[in-house]
Amino acid sequence: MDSATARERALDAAEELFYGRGIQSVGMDELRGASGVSLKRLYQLFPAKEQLVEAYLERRDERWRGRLAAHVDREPDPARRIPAVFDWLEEWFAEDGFRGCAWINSYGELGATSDRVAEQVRAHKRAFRDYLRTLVAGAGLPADLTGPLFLLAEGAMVTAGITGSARPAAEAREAARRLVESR
Amino acid sequence: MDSATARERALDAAEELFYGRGIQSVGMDELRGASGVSLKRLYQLFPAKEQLVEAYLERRDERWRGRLAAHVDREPDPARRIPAVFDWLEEWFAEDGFRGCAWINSYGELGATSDRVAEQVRAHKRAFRDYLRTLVAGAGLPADLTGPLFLLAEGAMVTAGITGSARPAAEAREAARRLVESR
DNA sequence: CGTAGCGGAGAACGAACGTTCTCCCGTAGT
DNA sequence: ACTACGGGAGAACGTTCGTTCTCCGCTACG
Repeated sequence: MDSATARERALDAAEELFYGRGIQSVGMDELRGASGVSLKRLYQLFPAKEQLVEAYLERRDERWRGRLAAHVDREPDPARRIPAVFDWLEEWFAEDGFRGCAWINSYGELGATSDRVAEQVRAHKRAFRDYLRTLVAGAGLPADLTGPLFLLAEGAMVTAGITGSARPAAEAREAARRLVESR
Repeated sequence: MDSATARERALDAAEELFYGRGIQSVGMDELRGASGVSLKRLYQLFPAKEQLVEAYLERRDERWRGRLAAHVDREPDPARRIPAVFDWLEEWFAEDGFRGCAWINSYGELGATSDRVAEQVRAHKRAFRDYLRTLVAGAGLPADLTGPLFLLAEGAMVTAGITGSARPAAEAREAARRLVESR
């Protein structure tokens, strides 16, 4: 097994375990078992657990925003792209193993003790908000709609995570529609 | 020092440390140092750390909802009580040491591994949503406004916690106003 | 005055965990 | 064929931490 696939497998296992059970409750040994990558190899790919955590959040960030954008971009009408965000959230919430927003969860777990993790969380949320801003602008809507839409999306993620229901996405989509139309 | 005050001091220290740095990063020994309550006493008051965590969340829940209700009830006009919720959030976000919602953070840290903690978080959020529901009903507004208001508040808490800014409260209050008026 | 018992300080214990080390095997190059 | 080396399995190490134990002093009651 070459380094690239070992890295992929390590990150696959890290994502599944860290996301599903929390970062601190997963040991390096369990990661080895789940990935099939030996401890020696894990440590030469990631010199410490914290770097594996960072790489996990980084890769997930790319994938998450990629999946969202791919779904939204399928919608040609710029005005419909905003509800499409909430459609995608709803699909995401309904996925097997959904357990809330990985960054919000990581922030709760490590935000106070790891500056690197805290900064990655802020960067991810900044990127998501910036993406919403481009959608708002693309639809010709006033820029100050971005904040409320972002808050609705964040509230939906948190609530869906805690309650285990996909319903907050629909509530948020409906509230977003009313906000957009009240202009 | 009698048992009641020892218990208070233990909970005071637990609240400050657990909320400020996360639960898992605070050891029982540090708790002893911060509270001045010996380990022996701590363990006879709370047979295990998890019970201290539960008691911390429980007491904070009572206090948090009490402070919110006290602030909101000062407003006699039922219609103005809804913005008053966001006013209070804004004050809270601006407090020294504010670090997001204790329950959202605890859920991120322990939600996957501790059913007791997860259930306390759900109960707290349920209670907060129910409180919003009574405010909406008291103002004579349609009940389906509760969900969106709740999501805005949750989004504001998460975002204020991550960014360290109180601004999301104002954004949420303004969005709430528009939602209420669009009816 | 004697003693039983509660409480404090902190050592001790055992488990978990991040990280490193040892030992051995398979392979590739000379 | 020999050897140098990358890699795997897992033991080992050192630390942290939750929890319990030991030892000692104080106080209150007979």
